[in-house]
Amino acid sequence: MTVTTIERLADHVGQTVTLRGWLYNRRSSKKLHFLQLRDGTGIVQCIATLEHFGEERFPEIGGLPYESAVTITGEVRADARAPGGFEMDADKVDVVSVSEEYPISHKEHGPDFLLSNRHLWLRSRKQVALMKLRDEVIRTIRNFFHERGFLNVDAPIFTPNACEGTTNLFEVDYFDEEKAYLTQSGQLYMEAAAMAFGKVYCFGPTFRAEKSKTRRHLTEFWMCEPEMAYANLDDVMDLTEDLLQTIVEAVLANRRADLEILERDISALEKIQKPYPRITYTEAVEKLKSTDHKFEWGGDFGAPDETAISSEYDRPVLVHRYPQEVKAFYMRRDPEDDRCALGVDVLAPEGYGEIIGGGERESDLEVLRSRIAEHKLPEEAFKWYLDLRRFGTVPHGGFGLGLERTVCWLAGIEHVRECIPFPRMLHRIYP
RNA sequence: UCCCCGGUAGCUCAGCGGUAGAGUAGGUGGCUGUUAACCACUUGGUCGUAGGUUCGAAUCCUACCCGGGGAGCCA
Repeated sequence: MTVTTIERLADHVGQTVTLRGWLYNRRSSKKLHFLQLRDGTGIVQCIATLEHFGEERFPEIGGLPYESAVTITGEVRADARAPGGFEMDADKVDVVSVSEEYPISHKEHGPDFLLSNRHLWLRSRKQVALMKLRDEVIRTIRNFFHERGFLNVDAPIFTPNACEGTTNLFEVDYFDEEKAYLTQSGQLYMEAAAMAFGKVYCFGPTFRAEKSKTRRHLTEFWMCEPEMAYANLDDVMDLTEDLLQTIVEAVLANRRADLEILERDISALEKIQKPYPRITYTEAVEKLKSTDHKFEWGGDFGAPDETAISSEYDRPVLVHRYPQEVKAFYMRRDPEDDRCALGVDVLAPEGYGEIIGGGERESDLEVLRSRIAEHKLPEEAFKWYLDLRRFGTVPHGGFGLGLERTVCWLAGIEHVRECIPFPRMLHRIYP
């Protein structure tokens, strides 16, 4: 017997095949059961009749609890009445396991309940669609960099002495009397790798012990960080634009059905075309001031500021040349305005805020040393990093893209916690 | 750390001083193809915890715990 999956049913019309999955929903009348089977690739309705199964088996089938594991064999039929266009006339229903009463219904639930049942919540239609979207984004990112000659060079998860303070870092014991920290960013390592391979990227989990309880924060999230040797800020901005455009197009081309399940406003994504607007921080501040927004030059943007700026555009906006005080020590100063750093943040449309942060790095040894001193950082910890400026230093830059925030925006959902299979958040580490 | 909102049936919520409710899930029966199916009946509760006010508290007060949203923070 041919075993297949629900997404491939179109290839089997008129044939008898076996599907293996779980009972998603069922409805019954006197002589018919409508069994909705899900298998991770889709949902299909299977028809079981009293006539075929008989007085004994028919009620058993109709009494199966939701999420019972079943394999169903039958003939595939195209049927306009069925959602998805195909149905199966069940010939055999084999019960692999009878589920206990399933806690998650097709009605609404609260976030606490759903998060505590994340291991089961993942089976729900929207969550399946969201994980497929995430997968699409990840694969597109990897292909994007591969096709452009970037080498995937991953950064370590354990890192030594904290760069600046330890309040935002997760500390772990590292053998005897030594502390290690979970990485916040692979960037410094990518700078080393870029000097070895030219163009590189890392893609992995990062950890931040920030006590943030907002829809944009996770304590563990995935970040993709490309880094390029012989690159300036404009090269970095071009790359962010190309990457985001490629992702948007891939999602529209390959995940339209999932976007529809997520009830995403697809037209908003279709409007996104290069070039994206590029404005300086200073211009952004002027825009804020021209509304009734209170903002002074020199501060970093908060979430409401980012929303105000991005709401003027129907595509991502690149904000560049921030005050150097709000940016990291390794950011190169703007040669034309010493107050500014050559950094860029990309703000997603529709109020989703920052999804990319990056810029051109300081490549001069002495300038970098004085920055480290200004920031009161221990030079000892950066000895290896400073070596990169001793041995063949070149202009270089890159950025970090937050995966969950990007998926959140593309999917048009409320909270990043749904964009990662098992979210880690403040005071929540189960399941 | 701060501000706002909430905690009542497995789940989602109503009730806001006078005997604990609905929808849904579960159970039983019915139904000519249903689409979050529908119809009838039905099981199910230390009203977050501990004190207090009151003749009487799910309801008012205090403290604590837990959750949600936001601020700060997010090189």
